[in-house]
Amino acid sequence: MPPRQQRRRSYDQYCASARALDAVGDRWTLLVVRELLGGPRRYTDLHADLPGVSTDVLAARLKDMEAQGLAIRRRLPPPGAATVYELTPRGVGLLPVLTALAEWGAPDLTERRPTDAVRAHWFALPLLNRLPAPKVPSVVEVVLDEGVFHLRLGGERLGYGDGPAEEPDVRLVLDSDTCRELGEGVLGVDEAVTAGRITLSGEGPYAAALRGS
Amino acid sequence: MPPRQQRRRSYDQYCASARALDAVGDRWTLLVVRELLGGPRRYTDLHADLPGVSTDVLAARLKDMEAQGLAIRRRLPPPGAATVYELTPRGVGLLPVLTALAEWGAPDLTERRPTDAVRAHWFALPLLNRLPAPKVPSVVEVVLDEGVFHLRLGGERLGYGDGPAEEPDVRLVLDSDTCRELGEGVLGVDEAVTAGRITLSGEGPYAAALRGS
DNA sequence: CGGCATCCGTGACGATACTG
DNA sequence: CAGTATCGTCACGGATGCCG
Repeated sequence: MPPRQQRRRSYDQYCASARALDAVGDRWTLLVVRELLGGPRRYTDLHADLPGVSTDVLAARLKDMEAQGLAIRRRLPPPGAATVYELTPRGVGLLPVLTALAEWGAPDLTERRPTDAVRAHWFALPLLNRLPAPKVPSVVEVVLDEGVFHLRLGGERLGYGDGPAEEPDVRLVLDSDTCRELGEGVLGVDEAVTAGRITLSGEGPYAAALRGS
Repeated sequence: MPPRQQRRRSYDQYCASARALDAVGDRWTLLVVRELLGGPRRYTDLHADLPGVSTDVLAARLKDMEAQGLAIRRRLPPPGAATVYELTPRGVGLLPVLTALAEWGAPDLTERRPTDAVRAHWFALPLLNRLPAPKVPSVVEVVLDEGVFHLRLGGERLGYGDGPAEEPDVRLVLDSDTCRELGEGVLGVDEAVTAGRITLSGEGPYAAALRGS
């Protein structure tokens, strides 16, 4: 039979929000975007950090996102030849959508269910709009028990990445509960530092700003 | 058989965005929120403004939203006794999510497909972050060929409503294409006024601000 | 008449197995 | 490693019927 390219189900509404949901409203799509916002990823790593998604659905979503110009498939040069998926600028433009979702969903994190999976970089999104803006672009490395991630603040490449930063201006060592309260906005960085819930290291101006105010 | 309350499918991730998508990630849910952001609505009106949704899915979504504290079912006092659905503060908190989605999806509106349904108040969301903030809370009534809606700007009850406003400070008469360009941000209000693409009426300070700048 | 519940066909989803 | 193949289940869309 011909591989009849079944037209994706659309809301068929002349409305900006409906158009956006046509593109990213499918199950798992925005969570794939959340993963790729942390940098290029291989298929297997995506599958590992999205527990519950089946292999065929993940493949289908990546294909859809590629067809819509949200992500590209790129083959890394040897050595370490592997294919990675990376967001296009259009895909990166979804960052405000995910931060808005994260801000709204943050109160639901008070309940931590035993079935919940956890990854360190999932804490990055709520922090992006809660940390004070630095005067110069700064990189913050965040160390949790669950892993390490980093934030890029104040520059034009606002965003986050999985794993340690190359040259962090500030390093924060804290537990995930403190990190959650920071992301929820019920706790300030300075409060957490003076309360001894954050071990802050770094000598630059942004480190001083986080300590001071 | 027992009415085994099937547990809603969850991502089971300790992540704020995933929690938000657990609540509002189902098909149609955010579009129901978009409708209710315009004010309380009856079931039949919701069904009419969400072409394509089946009756049982709409009923199920409303039930879910009620169970999750996003909306309430309220019976209007006679005369005109009818049951309406209305967002709770928690539900209204989704406004930033929908504006972010609308802003991202606005470029896709350049293509107007013949199968697309249109409602006037669907143009409200992109306008909310594009119109300049007034110095005092102001109400803008927008008149399109497709219908009328109004915007509440500058106050604490930022939002929009379907139908005409009670006491608008400004009235804008324009066509939907101009409205789309305003929402996309490629056209300013003052430009559109001087180009004769908007008929602006109103004598208050915000009307002057829209004309002037 | 508004507010659903029921039935049915189709497609999307989730789990597992398997392959280049 | 990076998917494809297969299959059972469930959610969705459309139509119709019920009931206050």
